[in-house]
Amino acid sequence: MTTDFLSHLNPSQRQAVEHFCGPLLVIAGAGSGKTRALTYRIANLVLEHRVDPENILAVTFTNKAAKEMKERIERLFAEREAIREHGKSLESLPGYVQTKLRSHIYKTITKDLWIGTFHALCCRILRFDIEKFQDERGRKWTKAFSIFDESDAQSLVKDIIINQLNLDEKKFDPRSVRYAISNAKNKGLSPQEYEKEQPNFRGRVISNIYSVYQDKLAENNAVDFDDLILIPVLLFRQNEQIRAYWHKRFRHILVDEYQDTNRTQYDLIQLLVTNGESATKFDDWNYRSVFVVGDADQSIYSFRMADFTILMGFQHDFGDGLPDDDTRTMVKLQENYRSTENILQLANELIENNTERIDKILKPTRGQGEPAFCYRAQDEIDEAEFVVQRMRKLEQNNSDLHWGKFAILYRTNAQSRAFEDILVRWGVPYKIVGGLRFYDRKEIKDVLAYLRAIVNPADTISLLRVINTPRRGVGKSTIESLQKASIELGIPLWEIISDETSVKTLAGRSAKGVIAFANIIQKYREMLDAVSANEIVQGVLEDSGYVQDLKAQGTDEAEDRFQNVQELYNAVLQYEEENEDDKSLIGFLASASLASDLDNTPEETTTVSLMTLHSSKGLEFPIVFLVGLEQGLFPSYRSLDDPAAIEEERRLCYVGITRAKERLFISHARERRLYGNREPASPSLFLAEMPRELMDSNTATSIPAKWTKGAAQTKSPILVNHADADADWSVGDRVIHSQFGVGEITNVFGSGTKATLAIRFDGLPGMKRKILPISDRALQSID
DNA sequence: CGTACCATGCTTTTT
DNA sequence: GCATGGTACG
Repeated sequence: MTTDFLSHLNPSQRQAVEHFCGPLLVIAGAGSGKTRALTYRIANLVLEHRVDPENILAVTFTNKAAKEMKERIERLFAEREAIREHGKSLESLPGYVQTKLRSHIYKTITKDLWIGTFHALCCRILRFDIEKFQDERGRKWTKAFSIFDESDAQSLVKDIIINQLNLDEKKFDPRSVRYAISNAKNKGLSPQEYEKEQPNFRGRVISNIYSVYQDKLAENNAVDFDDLILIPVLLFRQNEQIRAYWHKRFRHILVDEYQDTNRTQYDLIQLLVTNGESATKFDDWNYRSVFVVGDADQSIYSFRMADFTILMGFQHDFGDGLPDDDTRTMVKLQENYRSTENILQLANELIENNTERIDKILKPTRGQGEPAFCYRAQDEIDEAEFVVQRMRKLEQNNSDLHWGKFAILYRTNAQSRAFEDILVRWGVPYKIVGGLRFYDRKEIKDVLAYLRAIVNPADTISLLRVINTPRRGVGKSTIESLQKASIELGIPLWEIISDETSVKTLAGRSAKGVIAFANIIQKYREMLDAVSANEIVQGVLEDSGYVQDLKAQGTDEAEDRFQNVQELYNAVLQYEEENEDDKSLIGFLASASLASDLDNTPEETTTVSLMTLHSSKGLEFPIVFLVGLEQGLFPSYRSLDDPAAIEEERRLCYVGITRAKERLFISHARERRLYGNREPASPSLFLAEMPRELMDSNTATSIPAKWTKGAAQTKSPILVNHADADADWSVGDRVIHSQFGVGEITNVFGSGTKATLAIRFDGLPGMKRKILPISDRALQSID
């Protein structure tokens, strides 16, 4: 590697990139160039340290990030080759030479790098090794396994609750049961282990549902998202040989967004790094490294069991555990190359309100910039009007601004509607990023069900989904009798369906339809090994009559669906192009199951982007509108009585602010439609925490007064009644708390049971402010 | 067996 | 206010 290559980096980035063996934690603030550090590091490992690309494993948070990383690495190598071989920059070479160069790089280097999400990488491992795994009840899977998405998993849980166990759906809400199961899996607990932890009846019932759920998954030769990670972990624990193989293979492991890993993912990394030894004792770092990049302040996925204390524990687990100034196993990237100083200061001050974090501030490298602007709207329509009018004005007055430079970020998907209406009215082009997943559409799920049924004969759930889609006259009673036979004989449904004599006796008038269906599945299953994915998809679409049926309907909706099916076919072709070495249908199905809607958003757009704050992570926009800053919406009402959850919401807000490069607009409405009703709304707690001097606003009072640091007004402190929901709190009230002592209310957010109090406690060193839920019974008012 | 209409419950966030 | 799912009827 040439030195000028590394000269693109600041000293901290350089330290991260040049690190070779051993553990390293990189604390990377928003916009601090961490993707650059990651890609350069991989390039440096290969070029400088002669690491075989096969020995490198890089974990990203999204498929899109993985794809980008691959492209950037490929580009780095191509750039270098261009200079070396032709003495010219890549761009100045003729197109065909560029292509040739890139394809050479792909074949010799990037093809062998394992870069992807935990899910995608684990899926790949499982396709090698899942048949060597058996769980403690003897459940087994084959490599043709199906991946059930969240809605598949939930329907399965629901079916078990209602039909298998005859439980009350109201008492055992499928959603929360599924959540409990997911929780258990992310802690690595099997149904039996989970049961031991359950003191009450409800918990034991859930563990029973969990157990049946695993039976059903195995029966269908299917896994859920959690299993994708958990099974490799269990397999590595039970099979030393397999573990040793992957341990030896992945000598250099990189993990991006480490703050959003969960326990199971951590276990996986640890098993791979230490080959099963404990992390603290492991010291054989010859030709081996673990390099994690993250930012505790951007941890926003705890609802998905992500646990940022894993990041905070890295120094203890793998590192030298020394203080920040002396450590050789941690680097902080704090220079921010994205946003103006005003925006960064706003972000820094907001996040300082969190108690659980690694000390870090974003240092500006660009100019002061414009102040942020806060707009108080009457309602969500007014809010959308403001946003759209402001965008139009900016777009008209600045020739360098086009629609692609604007983003509207919100907390919940439901908020997009008002903006869409107004954007349409003013003819502003926009797109919703990461809304309904392409692969969640009904027609797509139908086609995928055909494909899954073909690949995986045990996948009864997919089989049932399409046995009568399109209509073949196979009704409920027919399906029931077929299923009954399958259960009584103890053989998979497919065995019954594919046996003509059985079908004829069981299905009566519908037999013809069932046999026709079985023949289609059978025909393409036989072709699986011989033919590439796209041919099978094309054939299935024809033979099943699915496309014909859509065309026959003649409605706009059907036309739309047809377009989507067409799009799916394109996705298959694209998959084949990108995966020359594995054009199988199995491979495509895996990639489809793990795809998200974010994956296909092109980097360069010419339309306004609308998305949730979660979807915005990792992106940046010159102009950002952060909307709906209202108590109960953002922060979400579900987090109001939980300080840890409020901190996560605050991180989410921090993520939103730090997406902005040049200008930041924030808005909140005084009332808002919720489930069709108008509800009054009060400004978000986070607005109060943003420094006023960095923000303009349309009303003087639109931002609540900043926290005062001066002495509180003295009132004689007398204990009165306990805090209750009806109590009327107001700013300036003196209160006493059993744990924190005497303080003064500095802000009241919301009212009644939804209220949250901000209290400044007297004589609490280091604790400037504390957010307390009103349900906190330890709080009493002083009169 | 398929369709049409009605009721319910929902809003966090997603690989 | 809307999407989903269940029921009643043809």
